Amino acid sequence: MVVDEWSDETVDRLFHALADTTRRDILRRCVRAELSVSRLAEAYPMSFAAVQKHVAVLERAGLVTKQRSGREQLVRTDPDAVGRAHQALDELESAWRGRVDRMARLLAENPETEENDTTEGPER
Amino acid sequence: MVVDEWSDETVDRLFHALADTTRRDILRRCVRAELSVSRLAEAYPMSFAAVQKHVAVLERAGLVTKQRSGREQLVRTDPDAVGRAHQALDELESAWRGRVDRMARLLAENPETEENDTTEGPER
DNA sequence: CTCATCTACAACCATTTGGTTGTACGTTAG
DNA sequence: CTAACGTACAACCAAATGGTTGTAGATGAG
Repeated sequence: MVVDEWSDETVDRLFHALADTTRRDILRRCVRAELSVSRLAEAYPMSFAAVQKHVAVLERAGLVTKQRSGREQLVRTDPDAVGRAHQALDELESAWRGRVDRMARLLAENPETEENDTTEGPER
Repeated sequence: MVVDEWSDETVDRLFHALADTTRRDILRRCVRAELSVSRLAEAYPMSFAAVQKHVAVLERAGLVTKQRSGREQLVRTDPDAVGRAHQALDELESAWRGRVDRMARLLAENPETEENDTTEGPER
């Protein structure tokens, strides 16, 4: 059970970082190649400083890391980052339903939504 | 393959709704039992109106639905909600890792143990 | 009917967010 | 060395967030 329990703040930062189109795009770009912040900034219709802030948000959320290379700061998406987001969702989910059920649902993926359970009460 | 492509705004709303401890807690509570907004509000150290707003955010994100029952408004977590969040993450991931890999990872995930990905080497 | 309850929503406020510009500093190119 | 580049960071601003109180409309209980 590698069910690391994160602090609420950690999860807040994670999802908040993901809740922005520009930041998600930065994540996509910086996984295929490390990009300097300036290079990144060229891609968006906003100032360098704005992009810098977005990167900072991603960094605080643990979604990217920065590495100096000369005068450039190379941004790179943490390969495990999205995995951690999945895990955070699983943790949410596990409050009421086992992962088994979740898998079954995903795999079945049928239109008919199954009924409420209330099967077991993991009382809080 | 129901790989619905969502608008940026939709994904923004989804993650933003998840980026708050109170809202995540509401999700957890309202999946095992439908709760009225008042009942929910009793659980938090904030006003009824504040909880109402949180529920509204969750509703706009498609994470919960409300159903009238007399004078009460019963809140209920959408069973597929977290699944959609996973899917949104997968979509992000697919930028550098094929959906095939994703499926492989999902299928490889076994019931009892924890998922740890990085199952295969994503060329990078 | 009357009253208490549950909900909806507006108005307001403090803080955060997402953006801007400007300035300063380290590093590399010439 | 000097100039250009890449970065960091502060100050500022508008808009969004997260919270409050207050008011008003439905609905159920008695």
